[in-house]
Amino acid sequence: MPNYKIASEHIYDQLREDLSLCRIKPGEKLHTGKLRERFGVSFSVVREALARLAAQGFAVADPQRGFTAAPISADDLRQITEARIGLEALCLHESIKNGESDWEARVMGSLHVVLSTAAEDSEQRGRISQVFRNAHDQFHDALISSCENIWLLRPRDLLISQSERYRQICIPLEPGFSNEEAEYREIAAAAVSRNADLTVALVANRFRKNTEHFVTTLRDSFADAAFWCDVSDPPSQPVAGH
Amino acid sequence: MPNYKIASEHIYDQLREDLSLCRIKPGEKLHTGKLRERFGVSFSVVREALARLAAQGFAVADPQRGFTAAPISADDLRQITEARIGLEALCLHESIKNGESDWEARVMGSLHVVLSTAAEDSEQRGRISQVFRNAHDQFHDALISSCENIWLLRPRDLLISQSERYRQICIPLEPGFSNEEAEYREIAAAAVSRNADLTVALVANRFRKNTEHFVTTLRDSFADAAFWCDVSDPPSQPVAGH
DNA sequence: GAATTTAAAAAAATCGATGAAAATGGTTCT
DNA sequence: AGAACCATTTTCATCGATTTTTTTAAATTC
Repeated sequence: MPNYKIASEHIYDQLREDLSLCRIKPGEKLHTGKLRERFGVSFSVVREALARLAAQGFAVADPQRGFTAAPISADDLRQITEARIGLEALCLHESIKNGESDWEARVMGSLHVVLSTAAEDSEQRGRISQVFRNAHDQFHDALISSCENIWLLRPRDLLISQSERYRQICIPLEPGFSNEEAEYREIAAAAVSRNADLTVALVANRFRKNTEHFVTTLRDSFADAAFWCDVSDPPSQPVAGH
Repeated sequence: MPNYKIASEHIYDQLREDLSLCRIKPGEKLHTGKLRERFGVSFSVVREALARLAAQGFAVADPQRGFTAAPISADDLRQITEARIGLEALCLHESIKNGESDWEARVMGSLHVVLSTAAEDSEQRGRISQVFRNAHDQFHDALISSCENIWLLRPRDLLISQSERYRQICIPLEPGFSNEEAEYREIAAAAVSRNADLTVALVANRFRKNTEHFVTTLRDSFADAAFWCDVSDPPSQPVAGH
């Protein structure tokens, strides 16, 4: 009977989620002792998980000083976004090239789900509901679902998780969403008609728009209060936007 | 005073190099006890390094059965190459966009070094010398040296290391090189004239050509002898190493 | 009074031991 | 003889203790 999940794996998954969803805040100390206690495991296991987290950029390791949750900055967010757009473009090209009819079905099916799901959270005004988020993610996953190159998919997944950290930080500050139904239709249409360049352009546009919203939200929050974020550069400020 | 290198880090680096250069062959067992002995450290430290290696795709982890050096296959090589071309393209675009005059200087300088270095090994006929390899690598590094996006550079580095495994496997079998001086000049000229698309096309062409050479070399070697390589599909019988 | 040194406490990195799972090899039964 | 079973050996995963390093705080000196 295989498929045992070794303890280290469980802790890695759990911590990665905690970091990705900012339940552990950027810059926060990842205390070996506390974590050992929390998960009821040994030091070695915690260390192993932390080392892998650090390798993926979710944590930073200072030799002899332990681990901390990776800091965040507007600059980092921009880099992540650009890299993410690049990777998504590669996956999209590959997927659109390979996609068969079942792929088209997945795309149109997930499009239907997105369009028929209410975007706004029924309980919190101006907030995007979790079910819509999932539908949204599944739409994008469907688009690249015929890309089989794990060397592209892996960094793509990583970048999505990294972006998620910023989303989780920004959402509580200023929810604001724009649910452009037309955009989803356009993207799906472009993909199914095998117009890879147009698909990429539309998706990239979406990502960039979101990012700029987050960047300004972050900047405003910096101005207001001392925040936990590591702002590596701001003093020299003029982050020549564009 | 600072910059201690923790044991785990040293072992990780060493093992990664061993795997990348195929001093440890694909499919070979990464025996915890032997490694503990070799490096004179404890199990925990070895495990930590192995876990990170597995996360980067240099090793595979079977729960309860330990670690082995990642297998190789023609299919995997093709995926790596396509991903590598994609990443290199992203880095090149970024670098060519950002590059200032010092970047141009680095490109032309490293071009000069490549052109003035003898490609053929003075001791082994038909073999590329190590100094030329270094010059070659530095040329490509110079081209992307103005790309500052670590989220692109990191997966790029990983893919280079992964490609290196295949190079190291194939070189002893059939050295064969083609040193097209003109190609280097073309690439450098395209880059400095800020023609990103042309640069990418030239570089991609180079990568693909190399890869196809390796793929056929691998295939021939499979036909000749039972090799250590895991060929995902063809042989149904386990290639019992020993 | 400020700064440097020294001592105590806390935390991290490593170790070797322990229990559990898988591979091995030999034996028996059909 | 071949297959299946059990005992032995090997190897892995986890643990708690030990060693080493850094941080904190106090005390001494200039």
